[in-house]
Amino acid sequence: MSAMRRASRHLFPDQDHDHLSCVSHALDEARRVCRSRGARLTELRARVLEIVWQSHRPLGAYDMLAVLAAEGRSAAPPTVYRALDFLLEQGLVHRLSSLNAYVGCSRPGHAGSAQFLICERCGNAAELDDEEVVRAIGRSATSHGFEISRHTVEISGLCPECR
Amino acid sequence: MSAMRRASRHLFPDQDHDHLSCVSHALDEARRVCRSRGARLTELRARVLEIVWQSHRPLGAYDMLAVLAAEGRSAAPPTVYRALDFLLEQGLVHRLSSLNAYVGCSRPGHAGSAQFLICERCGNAAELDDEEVVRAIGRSATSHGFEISRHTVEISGLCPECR
DNA sequence: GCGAAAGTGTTATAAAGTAACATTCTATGG
DNA sequence: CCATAGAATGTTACTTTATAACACTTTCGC
Repeated sequence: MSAMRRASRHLFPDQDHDHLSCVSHALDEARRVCRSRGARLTELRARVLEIVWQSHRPLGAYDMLAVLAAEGRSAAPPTVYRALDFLLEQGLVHRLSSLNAYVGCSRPGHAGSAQFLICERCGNAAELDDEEVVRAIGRSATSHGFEISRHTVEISGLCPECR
Repeated sequence: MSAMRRASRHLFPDQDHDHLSCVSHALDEARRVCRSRGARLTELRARVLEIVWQSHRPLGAYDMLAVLAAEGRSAAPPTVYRALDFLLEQGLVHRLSSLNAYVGCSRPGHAGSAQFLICERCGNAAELDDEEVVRAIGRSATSHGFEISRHTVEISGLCPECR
């Protein structure tokens, strides 16, 4: 129960968590990952990643664009989409196709697939990598002779705080 | 093995299956469902449903629009989207958000959730309602204090025929 | 420093979906 | 049968999301 509370807090951070440390941790991890791969986390890409991490709510590309524009940067759609493409490739952000929006990856580097819990009330999204879900999906696919290359699992509903 | 072959054939119909009977079965079911609910399956809606069922590949709204236009119907985007909204409400088609495309529901009337296997080579999609997957997702959500309202599960890869 | 490759700027456009209002159809009560 | 209200469709315009194509700039290995 207390363990579950802690797990929940981890997935859906409450309002008064130290979000600045979320962001700086994400950026540190990103730098680490990119360095180790020889990928270039340029200033623009880092800034876009930071913007994605401004909250735990998936953010639309055009919203990011607006932030960049507000900062006085010259910014057009390709600016953001190219940065996002890079971040997606490096596994630093995820795209939620049920929302056409993007969210920071909470475990960059961790291979393995992801599933998402998306709160319909507060908009926060939590990333999972649930073995049991992955196995069930794998078994189901296998039993139909299907070979999985990737999956999209986006679960909408109410987060613990919003219930 | 033979059972599995049969199951596979059911999910991913082979090239030479009797597709006309797929379509007419789908239309019959749709009429039945709508009649039983007092919903009006108008000529346009039926035609859109038929177009969705022209294959087992998810189809874009604008592709359907092109078919309608080619038939000489006056057709603009709302024409198709309204028909699709109706068909979605009645559970006669599904939207695959990873593709922005629509596919006929293979079990209209059956409540319960759906998951999809989507072949990246032939484009066919198969609808599942896998209890084990649903339970695993449910358990995962519950364990994080999350209350599910709906889920999107779209599995991409290779179908048995295309491997 | 030099050249190739990678990254970014810029313009234009494609693709997917919706808002708003006019018109037509259809079932139902008088 | 007819009026009529609600549902369905037609029509125009627009929003949102994403990409193509080409120019320019920066970076990195040599």
